[in-house]
Amino acid sequence: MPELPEVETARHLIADLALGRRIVGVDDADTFVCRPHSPGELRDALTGRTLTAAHRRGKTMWCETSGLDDSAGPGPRGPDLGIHLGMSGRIVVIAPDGWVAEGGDPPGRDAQPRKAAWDRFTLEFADGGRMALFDKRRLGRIVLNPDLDALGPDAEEVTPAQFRALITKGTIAVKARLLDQSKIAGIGNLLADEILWQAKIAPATPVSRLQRKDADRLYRALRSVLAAATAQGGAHTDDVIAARRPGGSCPRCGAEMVHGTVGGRSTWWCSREQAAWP
DNA sequence: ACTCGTGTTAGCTG
DNA sequence: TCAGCTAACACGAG
Repeated sequence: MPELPEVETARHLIADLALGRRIVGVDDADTFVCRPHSPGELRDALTGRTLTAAHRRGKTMWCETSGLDDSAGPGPRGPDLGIHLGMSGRIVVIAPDGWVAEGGDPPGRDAQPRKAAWDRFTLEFADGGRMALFDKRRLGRIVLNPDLDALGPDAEEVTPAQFRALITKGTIAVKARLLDQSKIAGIGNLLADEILWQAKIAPATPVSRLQRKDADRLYRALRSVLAAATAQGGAHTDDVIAARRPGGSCPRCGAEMVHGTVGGRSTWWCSREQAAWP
């Protein structure tokens, strides 16, 4: 289930395979995934255009779209198409010859054939291919002109000074702050556990307790965890993830991993190295 | 039958 | 108004 690295994989898939193909049909009938748009609204806004670029900030993607008639040079551009994969979303791009490429939610985990009923939003291209948001739980979202101002800087681009300022204000638990997309965009529940484990910081530590050296250690952990996850195409391969189970032990010191709820989310941490607040 | 969840967000409280 | 918390959303998996 997608966090920043998986979303980047999906964005790259769109950029490689879906741009420049004329949209001739849109299935926007799922009113929950496409809220607050009404059925047909996305179809009317997108039919006749092409996707011209694919961008990402944190876990939000958006595609620029062309004008309706660019035959005499670029006309007025169309709306941006916002795409969020939610908890279980995956981007599927189908070539004219039927070849299927997928990115986002790792397909191996549920090992089920793609059910057409779980295609929640589909663009049909003039070449006979398609692009779809495949999403079992329907927590993904399609929206025109997404509000990017609601997001903080992307986790891969935030600077150390920005990070210190954004992370330490207030008194909330540090894990909850890492998950706050309006402060730093892209960190999900698994990455947050991995980052805190690498930095040896207890997830429930109030951010007001973090000294500068703690914030800097957290920043270095963020960078290294993101680099590793991106290189491997996803967060699910990180060290501490395998230890996220009853009876799991810390891959570094061997102590028992503890489970609890922090910031309303399921959380695992090392009972020895992440026991006390700084 | 029942609980949980790799995400977001409306609505409440102080 | 802001920071922080909780429930709700939807539905498959264990």
